[in-house]
Amino acid sequence: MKELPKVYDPKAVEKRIYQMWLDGGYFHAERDPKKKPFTIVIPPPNVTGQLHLGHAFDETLQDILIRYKRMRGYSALWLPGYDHAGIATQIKVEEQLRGEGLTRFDLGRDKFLERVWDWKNKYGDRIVEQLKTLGSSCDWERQRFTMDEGCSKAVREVFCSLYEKGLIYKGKRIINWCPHCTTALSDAEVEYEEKPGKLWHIRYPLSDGSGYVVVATTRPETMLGDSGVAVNPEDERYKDIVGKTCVLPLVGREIPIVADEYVDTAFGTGCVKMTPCHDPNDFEVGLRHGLEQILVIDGEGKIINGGKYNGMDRYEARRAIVADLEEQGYLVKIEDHVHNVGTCYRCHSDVEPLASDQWFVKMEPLAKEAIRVVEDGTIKFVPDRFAKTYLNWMHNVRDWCISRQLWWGHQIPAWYCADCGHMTVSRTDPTECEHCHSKNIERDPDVLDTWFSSALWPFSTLGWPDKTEDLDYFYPTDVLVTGYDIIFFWVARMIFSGMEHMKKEPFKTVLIHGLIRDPQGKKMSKSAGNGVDPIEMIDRFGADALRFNIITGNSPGNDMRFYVERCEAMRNFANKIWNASRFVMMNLTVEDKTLPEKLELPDRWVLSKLNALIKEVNDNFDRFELGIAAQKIYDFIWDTFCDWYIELSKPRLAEGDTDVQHVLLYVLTDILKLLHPFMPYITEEIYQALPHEKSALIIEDFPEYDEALDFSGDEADFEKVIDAVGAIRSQRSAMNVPPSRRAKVIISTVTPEPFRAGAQYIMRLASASQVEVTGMGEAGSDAEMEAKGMVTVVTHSARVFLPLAELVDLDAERERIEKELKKNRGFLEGQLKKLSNEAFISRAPENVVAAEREKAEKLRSLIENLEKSLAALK
RNA sequence: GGGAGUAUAGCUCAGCUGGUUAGAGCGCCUGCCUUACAAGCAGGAGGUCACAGGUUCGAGCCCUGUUACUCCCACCA
Repeated sequence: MKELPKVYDPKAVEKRIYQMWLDGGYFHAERDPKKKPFTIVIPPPNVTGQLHLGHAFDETLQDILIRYKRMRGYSALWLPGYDHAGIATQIKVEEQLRGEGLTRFDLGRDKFLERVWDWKNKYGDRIVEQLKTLGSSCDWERQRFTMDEGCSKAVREVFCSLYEKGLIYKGKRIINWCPHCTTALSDAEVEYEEKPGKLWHIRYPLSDGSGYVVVATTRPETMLGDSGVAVNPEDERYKDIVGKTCVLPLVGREIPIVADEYVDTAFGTGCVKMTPCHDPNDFEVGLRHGLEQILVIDGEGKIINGGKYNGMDRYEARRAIVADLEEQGYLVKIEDHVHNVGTCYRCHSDVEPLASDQWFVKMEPLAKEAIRVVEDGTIKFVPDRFAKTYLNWMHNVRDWCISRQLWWGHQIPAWYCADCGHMTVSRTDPTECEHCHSKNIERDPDVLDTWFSSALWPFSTLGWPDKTEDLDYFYPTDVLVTGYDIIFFWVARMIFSGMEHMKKEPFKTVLIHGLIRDPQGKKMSKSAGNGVDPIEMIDRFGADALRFNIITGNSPGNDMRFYVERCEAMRNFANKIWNASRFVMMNLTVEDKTLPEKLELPDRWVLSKLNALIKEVNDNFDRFELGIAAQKIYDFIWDTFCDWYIELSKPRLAEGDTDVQHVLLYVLTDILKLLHPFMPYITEEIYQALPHEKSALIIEDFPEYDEALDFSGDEADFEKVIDAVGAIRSQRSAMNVPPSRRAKVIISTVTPEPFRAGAQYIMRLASASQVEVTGMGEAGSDAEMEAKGMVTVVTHSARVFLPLAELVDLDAERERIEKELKKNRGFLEGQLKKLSNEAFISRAPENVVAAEREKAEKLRSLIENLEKSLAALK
């Protein structure tokens, strides 16, 4: 047996153990017809990203589930991979170029993409390596990338097939545009922030000189693109001016006044300026009334088609226009106004709505199935409240803008003919126009939204569109683990994609977790500088400690705050297990963990508690309550096993009892198995140092409830002994008796058996020099005992006498007992009240009533014992 | 405007389908280097479970309302 160091050092262990798992091929999932598959696909992290605590949370949950299922005998596949992350990656490379004084346009598309691939190859491994340090047991042989050949083929197939079905179309719509990233965004990529702003009231004179209308706007610069003014058709104030025209200030354009239901008579002045190219509502109104579409803000947020304002930034133009309006007397008033401003989820620049030609996925037909499978429970959300979030979104979903004006990504497979104008969409790159056969064709420069490829992840990674054995065996996947912040981005899109292309749900359960926040509850972010680097935590405390910290102390779907101190506490826990194992090993002379024929009372107690724990852990795994499962294991190890059972084993070990060795080894081994999914490294390391059956703990069988080990009666018996030990310790502590002062203990009880069986343990754990167990009353009355210099302590099931009377402060002791008595009398009173309640007796379940009766009995005997003690003192 | 979540010990949080004297970690107090572990051991203090009603034999848990904080969705120019 190996000598283990006194303090557990994760650094000396983790790398070696991980390599051992890799060498053993334990992460690889075979298509084994004898086994049931269990599949998780990883939410692909950004290829150039760095591991943050959010990933750590996500990956830990998945690794725990995978390790558990693997131990339960499933062919457990955790499929890893990463995402090309269009905008994020492109921005990074562009930043790098800027350092060289270049832009992507200087390089040109092909050269630029070469640079990005270089970057990807250089940094792509980083996040994978970081994932490994966490202990992630991914099947690295199956690692995928959203832009690898297979995934790209899947993307192309999906695009073409949706196009052929009429579910992808190209059209001019108002989309959200990020002037900083210079690309269109989908609705989901816009984050709204409340910002204080102004409401400018502007006078638009009527062309016939008969007056004016006043419009209100939060974005005066858009007036350059106004092509109409709208009022509500029911609005009496404006009935007579509908059909007239007015003159747009500063610009001089004559624009019509139209009537449209859209206008709310109660807001502002009831007159709305119409800017069809820069507002989605105005766009619709404009279509209904044939208003001119004038684009006045370009892709970089600068003014175009705006006369003297051309070239100004949109906010610069706003100031200039407001100043000019005021100077020329058009500005009526300015009000403060708080409104929601859309910002880019990547760079947080203000998003500019503008009319533009883009590609869209038609959502309504796809949403139908995606709604059905969640409503009918084919796909379950855990916690289920997130199903509501999902359904609400899906019911109101709008068409998905999928084209991005970027270079890094899957280029849209559409070619435009310069001769006949026909568009060719094709699975293979065409050399000529499919309509007029002209060679003069050019490919659409745009790429697809990154999430378009992520949406296919559960099946593209398994080989789709080819028919593969992996797909047959591992699809649908089982659990999808992710944060609630990407339900719309990703989960929703995987669901409708799976239903549309596979005709089968992509996963059965969606396990949603919360966000990890800083100690103040704020979101962690690089800009705020409050981010905690998981790698640093692993370095300081070990991966197991970080994992355990993350997994405990929160409930599914809720956010959690991250405390470094908790990592420390979990490291201490790891060390506790380490030393407990060290203790077992130091005392081990046997090689197997077969349980002995004859089990002592403490053995039956610990085995019964272990058995109950096993049941609870399995149950909680089934309910995805991993935090509860982990907590129960923690409590059992620290409290039951270390603080009690190991202490109980000491006198027996000293006597050379080998039975207790078998039990120690048995319990410890089960503990390691139970804990392994949560703390894989330390458990494997200890397992390897112990006598073991399998080549590695990672492929051991997970413990299961065993009826033969249910000794609840003995368990309850031994709890009486534990109670007595506690009571004696408490009393000795109250009297300041040093542990070195050993004293005889006399136990008087109606149930002497467990105490007789436990005498030697009471001796050791309660610093007794000798333990005498007598039937109730045999030892003598309290007065007699008192006369002999005995102090009495009582528990629910025994009276304990200690020959320490000379150490007792009689007044203090009386006070203590009176206090105890008062408290317990109160309890008993409540108990009796409950039991005398006719309704309770008749309506409450039998076992509950019985338990209450028993409780009352216990209290009665406790009170009786206390009264005797008190009487003896008087 | 619609929806959701949270409110439990000084701090951070558990508490499963209503059934003990409401728990843990950290912090605090007292005593211990008891030959696995001071990253430890033993003992202890600390809570009217946000508030007000209700249902029930019984409510931290279920229902209604109130308050506070947080989040999501939609959006009014």
